Amino acid sequence: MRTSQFPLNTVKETPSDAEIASHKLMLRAGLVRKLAAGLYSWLPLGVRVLQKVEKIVREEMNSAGALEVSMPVVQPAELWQESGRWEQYGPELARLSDRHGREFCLGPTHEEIITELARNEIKSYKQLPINYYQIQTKFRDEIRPRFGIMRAREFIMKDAYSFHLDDASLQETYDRMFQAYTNIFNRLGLNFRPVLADTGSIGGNASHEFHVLADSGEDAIAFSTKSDYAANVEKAEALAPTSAKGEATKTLEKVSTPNQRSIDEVSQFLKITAEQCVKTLLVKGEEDGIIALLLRGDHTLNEIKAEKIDGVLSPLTMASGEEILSIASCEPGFIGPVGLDIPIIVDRSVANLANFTCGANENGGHLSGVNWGRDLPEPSRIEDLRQVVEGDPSPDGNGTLTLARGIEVGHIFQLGTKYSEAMKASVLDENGENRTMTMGCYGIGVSRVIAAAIEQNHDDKGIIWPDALAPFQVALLPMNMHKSERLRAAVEKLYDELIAAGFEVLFDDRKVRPGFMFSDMELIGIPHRVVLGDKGLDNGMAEYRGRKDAENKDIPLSDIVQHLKAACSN
RNA sequence: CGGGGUGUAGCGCAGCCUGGUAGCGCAACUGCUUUGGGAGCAGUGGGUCGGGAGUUCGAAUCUCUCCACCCCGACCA
Repeated sequence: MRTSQFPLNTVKETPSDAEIASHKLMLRAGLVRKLAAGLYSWLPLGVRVLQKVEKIVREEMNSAGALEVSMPVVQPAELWQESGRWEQYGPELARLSDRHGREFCLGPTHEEIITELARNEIKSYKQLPINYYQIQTKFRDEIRPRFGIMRAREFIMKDAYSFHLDDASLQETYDRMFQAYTNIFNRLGLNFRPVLADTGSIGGNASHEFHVLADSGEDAIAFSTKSDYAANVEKAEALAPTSAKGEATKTLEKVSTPNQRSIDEVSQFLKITAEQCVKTLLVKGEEDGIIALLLRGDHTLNEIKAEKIDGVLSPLTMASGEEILSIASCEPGFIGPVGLDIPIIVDRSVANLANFTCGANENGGHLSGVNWGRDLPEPSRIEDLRQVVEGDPSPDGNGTLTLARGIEVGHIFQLGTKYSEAMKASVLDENGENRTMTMGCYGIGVSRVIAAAIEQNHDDKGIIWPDALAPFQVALLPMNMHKSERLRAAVEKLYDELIAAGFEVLFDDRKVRPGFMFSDMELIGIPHRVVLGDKGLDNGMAEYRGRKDAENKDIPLSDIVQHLKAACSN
């Protein structure tokens, strides 16, 4: 491809609303343009990158036995009502109606549609298992789209859905998908980790997320220092402390803490550590009432864990100021478990505390030297409520946890029968009995993968594409070609040779200064650069430079193809 | 959803407070010079000043209203 026929649309200045590297670079390099909040057009250069991702995804999905389909973006409300998600889904589901007043939504995902397809097409256990996938645009009306392509409202996703007679078959396909995803992200050249994930509201048995590691990632993930254990912090279990609970050595005492509300304030005021404090959170229960959650002062609540606990309303909802006043007769900041006449759920680490400090249920007062079993009943319900922190023991008993940031680019999970049951997708088994199919689903954020790849691979000059993602493999740059017919002939010849050798070449035949070419090619991240000038031609040499290299290398013209082949296969 | 902010040329911004008919840089276009790290000079084109209403002789500027976009928060016990 020649730049005279393939406009680059690069810009020097960064649009003011771009915050993270990938967003800035995707705009500057001319991969995408914003149309409206969370909506982007893809320019030719960006489309080439998208197609690179899609090709690898297709190849791996196909070789894992999945079958490509294509389903509508606009979906009838009836199907969503059948699954119950028409009501469950909030405003994130974009709804519309047609000219007849019939209701539809823009598909944020396709479980309903695929289940409808499967219940019509699959009648017999002999057709199972089957795994359908598509690569397609989704729409989710995010509260706050941001970070460009990373969290857009419209985005491209590969979604796959598998159907099975039993859980064993589901597990088998799940494992194959796990392997396919590993292959995909490896081939894309990304530094990633599969991690145990929360199954969310959908439930089901197993779930893994695939995270590209990057400091700008929106998710926190926890790894064991010694084992393979890796999990989203939402999911990572905080084990109960193994040390013995301390003795009740202090006496219960009420201390005056005027205007000291937060744990920081209280602990500084009383000159104690946050670990010796207990915070009491009041949340709504499933049946109207209010429930108290107790956490150690230095810990934070894991909402996902909390809302899964029996009795706690999901989604987790904090009690209002009035409710707090009526139950604890004080303002937030002074609540404590002593004398509270509501159900109390205690985090494992809190159950192990002795002589702790907590609110006195009285404005401007806290209690110190509080002990279980003496000042209040022993905890009746002990649960894992908190977020894990760096240094916690690994839940598999092997090593301790380290935390890192990740960008979720893939998610696989075992759905079970949630949709197939609600939508009556069943087959006849070998005994002629009706059996509800069990399902798995597997997603990859195709457009997000590109943003994630840039987050992980860039420098101050621009993008550094992994070879597998690069829109072009080789940039061919002639120096002042317009002044030298001899150079033009040589470059054209080399261009033909590279094409013949199977390279994707971007030949910069614009009449622009060398510095301009270099900057453009570095910005758009072409991994391999070949420069040809009159001087080099005298010696039969071209210059090679990898995008990550610090220096040029002189290569005999006759060896260039060979040299590039070796460089590309690295 | 709550709070804050911004809308002026394709992009980045000034002008607004103190009303007088719109400007700078980059980009684009033309010409000449230049040519190994985003060139120089000269010239050209490009604006419903986010929309609407109002105040005024006169509104980018003041008032009201609507819209769009951006940022922060939605863990506070």
